Amino acid sequence: MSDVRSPGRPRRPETACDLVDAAGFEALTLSAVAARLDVRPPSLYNHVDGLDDLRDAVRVAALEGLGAVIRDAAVGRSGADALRALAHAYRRWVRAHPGQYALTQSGIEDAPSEEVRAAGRAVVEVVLATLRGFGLEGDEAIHAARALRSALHGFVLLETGAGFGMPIDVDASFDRVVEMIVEGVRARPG
Amino acid sequence: MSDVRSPGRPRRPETACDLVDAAGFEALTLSAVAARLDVRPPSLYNHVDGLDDLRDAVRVAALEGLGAVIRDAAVGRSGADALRALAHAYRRWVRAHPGQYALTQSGIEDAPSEEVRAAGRAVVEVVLATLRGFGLEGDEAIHAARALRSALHGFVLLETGAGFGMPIDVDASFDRVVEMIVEGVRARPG
DNA sequence: CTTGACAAACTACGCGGCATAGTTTTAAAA
DNA sequence: TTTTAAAACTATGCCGCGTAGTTTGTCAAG
Repeated sequence: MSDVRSPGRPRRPETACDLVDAAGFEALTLSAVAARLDVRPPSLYNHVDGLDDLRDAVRVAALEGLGAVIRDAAVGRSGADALRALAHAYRRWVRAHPGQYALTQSGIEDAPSEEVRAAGRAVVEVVLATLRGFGLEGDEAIHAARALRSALHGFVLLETGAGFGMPIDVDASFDRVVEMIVEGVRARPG
Repeated sequence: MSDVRSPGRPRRPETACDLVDAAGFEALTLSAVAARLDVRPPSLYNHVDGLDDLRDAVRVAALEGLGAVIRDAAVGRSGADALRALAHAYRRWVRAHPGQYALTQSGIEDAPSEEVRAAGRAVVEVVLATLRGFGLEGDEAIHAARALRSALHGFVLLETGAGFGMPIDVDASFDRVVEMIVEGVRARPG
């Protein structure tokens, strides 16, 4: 019925985050978390409002972690320099936290939890702020942000998920993608 | 133990494909398929070797469908023309079959089923063949293919999944992404 | 027409995960 | 020491997957 947590108390979904990164997002079950904490599954309901709520907690932690990392990377830089730093920080974070990232693929924009939506918006805001350094505004900034997000998102998913089949240097491929993005952002339509 | 199907008999995972496109990949359960066929769940084991096998059947159908569509789009064209046609066909297919596409995000490259891996390779082959029209060979072709796949994959996932928040024309954004890809493929390193 | 064989359905059952209800332990505060 | 609230527990129910063993229906051979 009502939320178990006190309004302001932060959650500590560290165990769940570790689990999902180590074993994949389908391995995030209440039983598995309970086992890691050496506790019976129902006991978790004193801390979390069920599996969906646990997933939301991980999503928020993931988005905040990713957002902080790319913000730190872009701060103090501008233009293509900032964009390259953001891209590499983004990829680095996803490689370190593949399970958490996988969870952010669904249920963000239209999440029931305002906390989740806000965390998602914060990440997008970092991207938009970086693009502002290119002099992009209005629709052009949105189109560029979508192109940037698409390329980054697609690359890291292919890399951590299905994987690139060929035994060719993946770092070099990523550099190519980043340059593609930089040129794409620089280009003006028409 | 052994496969239920005769070696050469093709499967008809139409019901499962419809279901997954209509209700999402997590809704693909044996119970749901059985209900649609007006049958009890265990009866499905006469046709499919369990849930994993059913998913594989959908994956193969999806990859074959997507592969056929982008092949048809690229055939008879070359260079940037072929690439643009391929990109739009790719996006069109994913929009029509979001659930099937979601299933192809995992368990392709390292799938236990050779059938699944082959279907995945066939799709990549279409992309590589299209890039050959740009005079790309060896590592350069691989890097370009990865960039192309990343941008397409990322865009369609963001579009059909989390969604782009802003109310700005998504078709126009996609055109921008396609041009970014075309320029990225044309560019040479150094 | 009967019969045998196989495909494909069924019922019954067990396992494991989520979730709720109600009870007991624990530990801190009064 | 007593009270109280947090947080654990057991017991139970539901639902999905998967297996075992059984029955039905159809089609071809005798």
